[in-house]
Amino acid sequence: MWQETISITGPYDFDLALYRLKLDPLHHVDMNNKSVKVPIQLDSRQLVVEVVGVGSLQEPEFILKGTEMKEQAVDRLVEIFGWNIELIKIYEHFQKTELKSLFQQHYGTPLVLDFDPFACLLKCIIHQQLNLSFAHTLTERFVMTFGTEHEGVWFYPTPEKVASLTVEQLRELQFSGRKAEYVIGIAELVASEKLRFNIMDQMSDEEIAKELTKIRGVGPWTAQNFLMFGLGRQNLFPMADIGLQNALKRYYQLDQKPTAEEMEKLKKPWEPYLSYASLYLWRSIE
DNA sequence: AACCAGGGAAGAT
DNA sequence: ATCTTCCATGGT
Repeated sequence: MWQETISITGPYDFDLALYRLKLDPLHHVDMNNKSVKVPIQLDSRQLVVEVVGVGSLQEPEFILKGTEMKEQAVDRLVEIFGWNIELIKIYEHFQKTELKSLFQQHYGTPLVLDFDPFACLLKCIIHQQLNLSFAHTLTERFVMTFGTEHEGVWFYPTPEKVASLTVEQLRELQFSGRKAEYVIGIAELVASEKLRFNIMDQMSDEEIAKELTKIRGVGPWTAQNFLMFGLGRQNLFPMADIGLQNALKRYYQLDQKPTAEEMEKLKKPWEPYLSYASLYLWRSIE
């Protein structure tokens, strides 16, 4: 058993992060305790680390409790929760833009990654073109049927496991035939190491997106979401996203959803932090 | 009841 | 290359 305390520079609103995590029924969030149990996949080892928020918005502090592989687990958690990102700099950037008030309203909201890249990719595909509540039901059903539980925490099924499934098995969970094919196909690529997440560190967003969109079932939206929530890249703005379009419509009080050209123009000043613009716009309609 | 949903592939032009 | 249709099902 190990324990570690981490202090970072504010602002960082852990309550908001937990509230958001809680929207996914698979996450083990305890609001009273200000804690979440995080499933981490390291070298085919599965471990669970509990993260407890003990600090404040301006002086954030976290206690991490785990059982093994402390160093790697802590590094991974820093990445997942964005504890190495200085949100204050991002605020300063957006104070000079039209999103100024949006960033004040959601002050301290961090970009929290999915707990695992493969899980992120699967989730993106499952969520395509579905309303959020049904999307959550579907992923929950998928994980509870084919995933595994350790220390009371759910892990997504491994690529090998998903690759071994049949379309019929997924259809029973109310996947569409196509979604089932996409999910199984991607799992086969990952299991056979034709798609490798651990070499993506040295690749640009464009290189990764190009690689991913070759895969059946992965279009621009999925690639961008994966870059953002799977790898934590900071400069993505999925224009195909209905939620973002609706959020822009509301924020700018437009009569209709913005066109691609209009969005292209609007987003220019938000670079190189487009992911945060996306994130905060999504929050504005939740 | 009709239309939409935090898209993408396949077919048609 | 760009436009249209289909996918499947829950939510509003």
